[in-house]
Order: sequence, then C-alpha cells, then structure tokens
Amino acid sequence: MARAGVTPERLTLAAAELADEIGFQNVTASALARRFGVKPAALYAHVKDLQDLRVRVAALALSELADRAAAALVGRAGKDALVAFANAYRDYAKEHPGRYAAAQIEPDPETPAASAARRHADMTRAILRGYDLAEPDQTDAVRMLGSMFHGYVSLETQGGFGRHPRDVEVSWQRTLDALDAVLRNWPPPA
Amino acid sequence: MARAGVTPERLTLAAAELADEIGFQNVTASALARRFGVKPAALYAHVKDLQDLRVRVAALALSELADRAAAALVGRAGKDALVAFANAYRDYAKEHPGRYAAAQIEPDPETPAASAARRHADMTRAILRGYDLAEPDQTDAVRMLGSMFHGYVSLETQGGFGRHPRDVEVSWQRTLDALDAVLRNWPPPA
DNA sequence: GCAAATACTTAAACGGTGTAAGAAAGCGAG
DNA sequence: CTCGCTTTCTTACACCGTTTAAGTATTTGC
Repeated sequence: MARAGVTPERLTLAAAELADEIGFQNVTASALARRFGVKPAALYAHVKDLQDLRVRVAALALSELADRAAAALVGRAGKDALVAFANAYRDYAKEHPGRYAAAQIEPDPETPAASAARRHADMTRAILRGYDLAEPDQTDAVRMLGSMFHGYVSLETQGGFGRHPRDVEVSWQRTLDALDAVLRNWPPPA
Repeated sequence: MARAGVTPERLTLAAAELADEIGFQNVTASALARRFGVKPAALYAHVKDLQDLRVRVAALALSELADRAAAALVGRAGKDALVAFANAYRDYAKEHPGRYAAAQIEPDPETPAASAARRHADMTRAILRGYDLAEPDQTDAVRMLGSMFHGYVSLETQGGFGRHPRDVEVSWQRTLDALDAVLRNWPPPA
C-alpha cells in the first residue's frame, strides 16, 4: 500500500478546508483520516493530538487573514484604509467560516499564533494613523474596531441579523461610516 | 433507590451551572448525570438529546440576560440607558461565561429562544429612542450596538485584550462614550 | 542492498452518545 | 390497602471518536 504523504502542513490545510465545509467543531481525526485514505491513528505521527491540530489551523487562519488585510491596506489611508481593512476581514470570514472559527480559540500555548495576532493589532494601529488619535485613546479605538468587526461578522454568520428585512450589506457600510465618523471626532474623557 | 427528581427544568439549570464552571462545550450527559447521582441514560427520559438540552440552556441564558437588561433600563434614557444596558450585558457574560456561550448557538429550531432574541432587539431600539434616529438608521444602529457589545465581551473573555497594559475596564467605558457620541451625531448616508 | 528511520495498520482501552428492555418507585381508583 | 398504570431509573449494548502501543511495511541513506 503506497504511502499517503501526510505531513503536518498538508494535515493543517486539509483540516482548514474541512472546517470550511463542515464547521470547525465537526473536524474529527476520523474525518480527516478518511480524506487522506488513512486510518485515524496514522495522524498521530504528524500532530501531537487534536488540540495541536486545532492550534495549527488557528495559526494558519490568523496568518492568512493578516496577509489579506495587509494587502488591502497598501496605498490606502483614512476611511479608505478603514473600509478596505474591514471588508478584507469580513470577506475572509464569510469565505472561510471554519478557519475563522478556528481563529477564535484561545491562543494560550505560548506564542504559536501570537505573532499573527500582533500583526492584526499593528495594522489596526496603522489605520488609526489616518485619524488624530494619541495614546491611550488609540488603544481604546483598536479594541473598539476589533470588537466591532468580530462582533458584526460573528452575529451575521450566526444568522443573528436575519429576522429583519434591512439589507445586512447596507447596515455594514453604514456601520463603517459611523466608525469613521467617531474616529474623526473622538470624544474626550468624561 | 430513591429517585433523583430530575426534571427538564432542573436539568437545564444544572447544565447552565455546569457550563459556567467547566465551559459550555464541556457539558456532557455523563457529567450532568454524575451531578444528579444518576446514570447517563436516565437523562433521555427528560430531554430528547444533547442538542435539545443545549437549546434549553441557550433559551434560559437569553431570557435571564433579557431580564437583567430590562431591569437595568427602567427609569433611564439616553446615555444612561446605553451604559446601563451595556454593563448589564457585559456583567452577565462575565458572571456566566458558560451560559453566555450557550446563548450564541444558532437559534434554528423554529422559535424556542427567538422570543428572547426579539426582547433584546426591542430593548436596543428602546435605548435608541433617547437619540434621534429614524428607520432605517435605527436598524443599522441596533446591529452596530449588538455587534459592539458581543464583540467586546467575546474578545475580552477570550483574552484578546490581554497583551496590552491599558485597563480593559477603561477601554470599555471609552468605547461606550464613543458609541454615545456617534449615536448623537449619526452620519448621513454617503 | 542493508540498516535505520519513518509511515502506516492493527488492536485495544477509554469515554461519551443514544436505544431498548426491564426493574422499581410513585400514583390513582376502587 | 392494593392492584394496575405510568413514569423514572438501571442495565446492557451498539456505535463512534480519541489516543496509545506494538507490529508491519515502506522509504532513505550509506
């Protein structure tokens, strides 16, 4: 019987694809092994366990997402940059719901994907250079933007907005308008 | 052997408590049965299956959360109402992380918890009465607020804000200041 | 072309989910 | 009170996914 050619990288990629198809929570060692034409136990020669595999998928997703966001930012500033970044984020989550779900797992084990997380924060800070925000307001704004993007995408993909006829796409654009407005006119501390 | 007195209600409550202690994903029929001093199979006389139980916990959480938010809103308007609602939301999620996680599962099966979801949307609309927003801006703002609250709480509990010294509590207050500002000065369509 | 390293299979233990059959406890009516 | 019905719980079991250990096959390097 010829070898299947399993490697940690191919395993991670296959897990990511499977997650996008059937949901991150439904990615099992059995299903993955099936996809490779291999018995489940064979996977344990390449990854420590399922948790290890999930962390790898999370790192992959965060890295891909950071790449997309970085590409969207080149040559843009101000509201242009904000909108491009936000759309890159949201589009990735819609194209790759399984990967996006993976990216939400807690980044505990030291620093496997922590560097990717840093890239995201740095890019958000780069966007804010187009606005007039000094520390610590800048950090508050970074957190606000991150929350906004994640929250909107999260609720949208969970069907949380489905019960109202208003176009979700338009609400998204108007939300970005509102974010731009508040960044341009950041309120002073109470 | 005396009966354990299991009912769907007590089962749901115990599942919610267990979820807050060990995480919603780790609530198993076995663990629940152990807590009641009963064999796992006994639970299936009271709930159809685990999915059924999870939906019940989600409905409980959404209902409790709506009750808290409603209590926070009485006698308040404008920014007061916004802040009280937001804090009720965030405090509940921090006190009951397992329940909060349960509340995020997709509300597919017809309308078990859909009424609670409606209560949330209605309350958010009530807050917006303190601002000058007509439809469809109002719906956009409802979605923005919901995304903001969920996103912030979600990232905060996942440790997404831990890598920076800025006080997460202060960032939250400043974010609410920003939301209040943008609601008072909602930008017109481009 | 052989030895060592690597990939994969088989076998099995463990634990969770869920179903079916039966024992036992509670309940209502006479 | 007790007979019989309903409900609760147990036992037994089938199935699936995870993971380890031991063994077999394949590839690689010398």
